[in-house]
Amino acid sequence: MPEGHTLRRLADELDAAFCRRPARVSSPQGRFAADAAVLDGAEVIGADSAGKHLFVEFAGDRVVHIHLGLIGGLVVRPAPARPPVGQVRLRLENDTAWADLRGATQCELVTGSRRDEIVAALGPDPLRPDADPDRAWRRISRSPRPIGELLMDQTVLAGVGNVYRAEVLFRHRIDPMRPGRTLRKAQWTAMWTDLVALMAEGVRTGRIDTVRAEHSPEAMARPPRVDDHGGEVYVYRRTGQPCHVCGATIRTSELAGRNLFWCPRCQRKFRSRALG
DNA sequence: TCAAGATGATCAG
DNA sequence: TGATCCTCTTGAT
Repeated sequence: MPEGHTLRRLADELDAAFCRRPARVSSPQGRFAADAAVLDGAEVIGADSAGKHLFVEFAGDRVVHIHLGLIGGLVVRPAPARPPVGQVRLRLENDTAWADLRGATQCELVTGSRRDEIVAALGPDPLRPDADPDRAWRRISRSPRPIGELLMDQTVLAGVGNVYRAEVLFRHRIDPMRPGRTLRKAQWTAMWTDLVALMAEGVRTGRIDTVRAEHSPEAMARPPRVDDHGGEVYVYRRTGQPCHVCGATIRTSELAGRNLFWCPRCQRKFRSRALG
């Protein structure tokens, strides 16, 4: 379930469970075994996230760089540890906690400077207080690419995934196919401000809820949703269902290889004046 | 029991 | 643009 808020929560959990203490490090599956052996017994300096990247720093300028990809998962649990089940790429363990990593696209041992390079290549992360939204705006305002694609580009904006992309575009009634360069600065500022609040709420609750209070009675009247993202949303994976706001049928299509969801009435197709 | 699909990203062509 | 990697859940058979 990896969008930026998930990674931030995991970083906080790892930090609370392992920070400033030595950890036993292993790779039951074997694919991280050599690096795990090097780290085994080292002190954990701390854990942090940037966009969808997770970093666990160990003493001696050693950082485990993790990217969960589409299907990866990381769980942090109180001791005692269970025997590993399935393909556990990385296990961290101390006297009070243990953590298992599975299915990650990336799990590699890097240096602090390499971590800094990875972070520097990312766009601003709405979850970081020092993030500069103007950096993203400079890319968006010059790009002919659809805004729905730009929001998912991690070098433009870090941490936003398919759910937040679909939801923030709906909340601002923006056509996902609208070229970035046709957006007004005020629209971008409003979207950024919204993402900052929505994602912070996601960190707090561990789920993605985007439906505004004035629309929630109707939304809540339906049976509870059990989608993986666990929250109440306007359009994400609601294909064929009525829009909470206007009642039109939510639609889906593919954009840059990913599923895109939108309301054809609330998010009317953008037509450039120049093209008539 | 098995296939399909999923909140991601990279690489070859 | 399509293929590929990785794991788990869901739904069809």
